[in-house]
Amino acid sequence: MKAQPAEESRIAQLCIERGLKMTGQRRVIARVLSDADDHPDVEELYRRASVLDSRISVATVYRTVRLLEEKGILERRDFGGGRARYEATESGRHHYHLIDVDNGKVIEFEDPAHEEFMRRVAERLGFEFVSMRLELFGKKLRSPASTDKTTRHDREKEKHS
Amino acid sequence: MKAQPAEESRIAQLCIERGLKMTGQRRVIARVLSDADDHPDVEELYRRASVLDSRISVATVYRTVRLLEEKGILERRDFGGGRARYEATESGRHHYHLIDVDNGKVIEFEDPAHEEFMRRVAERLGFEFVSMRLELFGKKLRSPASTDKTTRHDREKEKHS
DNA sequence: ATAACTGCAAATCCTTTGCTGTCCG
DNA sequence: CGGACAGCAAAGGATTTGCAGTTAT
Repeated sequence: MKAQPAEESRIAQLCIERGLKMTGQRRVIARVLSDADDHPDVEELYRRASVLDSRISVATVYRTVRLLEEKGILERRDFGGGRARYEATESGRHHYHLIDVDNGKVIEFEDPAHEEFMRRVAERLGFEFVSMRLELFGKKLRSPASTDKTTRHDREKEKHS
Repeated sequence: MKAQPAEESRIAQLCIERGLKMTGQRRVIARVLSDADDHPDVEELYRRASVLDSRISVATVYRTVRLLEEKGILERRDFGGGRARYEATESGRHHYHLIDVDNGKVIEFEDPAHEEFMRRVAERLGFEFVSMRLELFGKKLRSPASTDKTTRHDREKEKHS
């Protein structure tokens, strides 16, 4: 009967591959990131990690997240609102984000043709495409029984998503 | 012979239309903004305004720029690098930005088809298109006599443009 | 007159860092 | 062992704000 508590998270494995030292807190943060299917900011990551292991400091989360970004394991996003959001890098296709201006919720969507399109635009301007940033902001069409009291048109200041 | 120092700048006129009080510093900032053909950040605006009138404080620039953004006269941009950049709102067609990752320079370009394209994407997802953000990052192709020593692949920290 | 504005400095917010002690490989 | 890493609190950089004094209308 196996009894190892091991079973590294997907991101923890990437860390190991890149030769990063796997400390207890690092492992916890890696797990939180692996489990996340949204775009948490540092504070949220800190909250989630704290649940699994209370002796983690925000500074460590900041350092880890920055390190993983440099290693290409994470990608930083900016959906407005002042704080950086993170999500695991995806190997294959890219996806974009549509932010609901009424509640800050983020919807992901793909568009294979788009990047190729932009790649061409860059070329036409005499540049080699390096990367791009694309965010769409929209309002949900005809809301049947609008349940949200959080309609903000002012400066965003919401949570993750 | 007319001797009025008047001759309000384009943006100053917009301010007046919106019923804003035209103080000396406001007028100066409006002029700086009207004359700018780039994407200055607050510090740069402050610098330029100070030349025309030294008794302007950064706080005022911040307040003005925020107010004008709320009034729809200015648009805030984020090209990375931590500080917000501003440019006058354009009535007609929109344009996008290509940032040269080697020197932070910003090239503007248009693509009429693009917005319509995105508008359709939003609709398909059940949203009304409100706005979008699109930035392209690239490297200049085959640089003949590269004069820049500022090749940074790390965290950006440059000036305006 | 009076609400809108300004300056200045203190306050916020997010993020980074110096220092010192700890732990993985 | 030795460098990589963690905690804590102080430092930073951008932007906002409280307060008291001006000023455009």
